[in-house]
Amino acid sequence: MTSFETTQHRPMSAQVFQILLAVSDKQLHGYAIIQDVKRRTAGGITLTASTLYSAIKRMLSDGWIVESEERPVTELDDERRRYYGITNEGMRVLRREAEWLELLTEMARDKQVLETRSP
Amino acid sequence: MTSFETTQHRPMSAQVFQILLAVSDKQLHGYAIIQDVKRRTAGGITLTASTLYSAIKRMLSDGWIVESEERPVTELDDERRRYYGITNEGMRVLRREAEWLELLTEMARDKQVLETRSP
DNA sequence: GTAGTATATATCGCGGCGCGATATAGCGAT
DNA sequence: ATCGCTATATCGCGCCGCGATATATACTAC
Repeated sequence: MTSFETTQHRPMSAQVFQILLAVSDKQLHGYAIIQDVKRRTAGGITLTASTLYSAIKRMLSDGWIVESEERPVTELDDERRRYYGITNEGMRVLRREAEWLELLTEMARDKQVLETRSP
Repeated sequence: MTSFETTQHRPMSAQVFQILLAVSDKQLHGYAIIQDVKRRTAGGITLTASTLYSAIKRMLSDGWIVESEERPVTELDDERRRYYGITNEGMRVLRREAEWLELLTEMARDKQVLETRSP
C-alpha cells in the first residue's frame, strides 16, 4: 500500500520545459534549441543565450541531459556546436511536468475558465 | 492586415495561477486561499504566508484582484479577515494562462511525452 | 483559567533564476 | 572585406518564492 500522494510539486520554468521538449526526440545543439523553441511556440517563448546556457549547466549537473560525444552525421557540421540529448531521468521529470500541466488545465476547466471538453 | 501573433508570453507562477483560480468564482480571504489551494492541488502546491501576501500585494497593484468592502454574509465571521475577488482583467489573464497551459500540454502530446488523447 | 493549537495577516532577507548586456569568434554571402 | 548570422559563454540586476519571525485573536482541552 503506497502512501497518498502529497509530494510538493517542484516547479519547472517554462524555459526548462521547452528545452527538455526540444531534446526529447533528437540531439540538438544550443543554438538549434533556441530556434526550435521559438518556432514551436510561435514566438511565445524566445530563449535568450544567457538563459539557455545557464539552464543547460544546471540540467547537466541534475542529470536531465547529457552532452553526446559522437556528433550526428551531417555533411554541413560546425565544430563549435555542442550537442545535447535527454536522459532517462530527464524524460521522467519532463513527463511528470507534462502531467502536472495537464492537471492544471483540468482545474481551469473545472472552474469554467476553459470551455468544457467535447460537447 | 494584422501582424502575426508573436507576442512573448508573460510567465505566471504556479502560485499566482492558483490564487486566481481560487478567487475566480467566489470571494475569499487570504488564509482561506491557502487552504483552498492546498486542498484542490492535493498538496501539490502549499502557499506560504509570505508568498501569498506578497503575491496579493502585486496582484492588487496590477488590478487582477480587488479587496471587497462589503463582507460575505456568514454567521461565523472574523474581523481580521480581508476578502478578495477577481477583476475582469484578472479573469482575462487567468483565461489566457489556462489556454497557454493547454497549449503546452498539447505540445507534450505531440512529442509523445503524454499519451495521445482517447477517441 | 490557562496552556496550546489553529486562524489570520504582515515583513525581512536569502537564494535561485530569467534576462539584458557584453565578449569572442567562426561562418556565408555580396 | 564588411556585415549579418551562427555559436557559446559570463556578469550583474531584479523579481519572486520561501523560511524565519512577529503580532494578535479564536477555539479547545485539561
